[in-house]
Amino acid sequence: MILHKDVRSLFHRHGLAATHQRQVIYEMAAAPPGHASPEAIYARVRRKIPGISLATVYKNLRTFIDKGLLGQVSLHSGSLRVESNPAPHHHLVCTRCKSIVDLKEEDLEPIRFRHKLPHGFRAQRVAVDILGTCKACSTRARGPRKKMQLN
Amino acid sequence: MILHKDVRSLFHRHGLAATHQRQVIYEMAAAPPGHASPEAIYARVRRKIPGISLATVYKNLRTFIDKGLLGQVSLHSGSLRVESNPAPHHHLVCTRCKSIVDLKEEDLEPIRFRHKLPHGFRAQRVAVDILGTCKACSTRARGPRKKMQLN
DNA sequence: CTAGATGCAAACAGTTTGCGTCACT
DNA sequence: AGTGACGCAAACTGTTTGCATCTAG
Repeated sequence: MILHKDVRSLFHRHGLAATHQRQVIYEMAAAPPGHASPEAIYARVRRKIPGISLATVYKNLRTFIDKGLLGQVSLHSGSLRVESNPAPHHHLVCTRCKSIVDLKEEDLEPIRFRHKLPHGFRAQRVAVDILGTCKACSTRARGPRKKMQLN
Repeated sequence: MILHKDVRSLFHRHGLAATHQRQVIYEMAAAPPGHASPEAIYARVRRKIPGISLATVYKNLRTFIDKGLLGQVSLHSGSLRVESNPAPHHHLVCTRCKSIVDLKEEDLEPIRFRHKLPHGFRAQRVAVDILGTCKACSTRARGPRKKMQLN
């Protein structure tokens, strides 16, 4: 559970004004079970602040993500990406330009669970994303990111 | 490299008419380096069939995905999902309802590379998705999938 | 007092759909 | 010949932006 006071100081540390809206948006975005969508967060926030604007929710989520206060479940939420590699494989994903490169399954030691999975979940396959920066992006170091690769 | 003939029989095996457009769309979608976006595929196809419609590309990509001829890089490409869990962790992802549950990092044996990563890629962290069906979705077995969870 | 936040509406990007016409089987 | 595919435009969903107003610091 997150305390209002913590959120306020968190915002201040990141140079963000601690408005009421922003606090509630953050709390609802961080609330369990997590992984909420903007619409879901908007719905939750509206229960507390009926007059809130959806645009405000989006603006704040973007701010939180940019400042690292929230993470995104998938870097590829914008647009569909399709693949035909029928062999099981993993991905090297560049957090900067979003490019994807395949990694053969045998390039990783087999993934092993230490404990039973939550009851009732039937695992079918394991997909590993190795997140980092690709060669091009680490070369053109910290500069403003160029256009992203869509292949 | 994919041969026209193979593609035709692949389509026939799945009960799909082997139109010229469909063949080119499939070839361009499957072409290296893979992971192409619909727009990118559209651009490639247009070089061969200038009059192609973007809707046709989308319709076919959806068909290919539904029939399992192509895979999607991320199941969450539709909408943003946000998360606040600051500890490193992994995900159990239901391929049916798209729900996500966290798995503590220690629940998996550490991920180990067998070989060096491609030159120049700087790995920062590893995100594992365990794909399968959640309890609710395996219970309400093969029926038509209900509304998806957005949290 | 001022930079930055909010709310609204309009603009955008990505994707899907309806429908008339055309083509594979 | 008939079912399904194509092309076009319109509809939709998810997200961003411009601008006037308001508020935290």
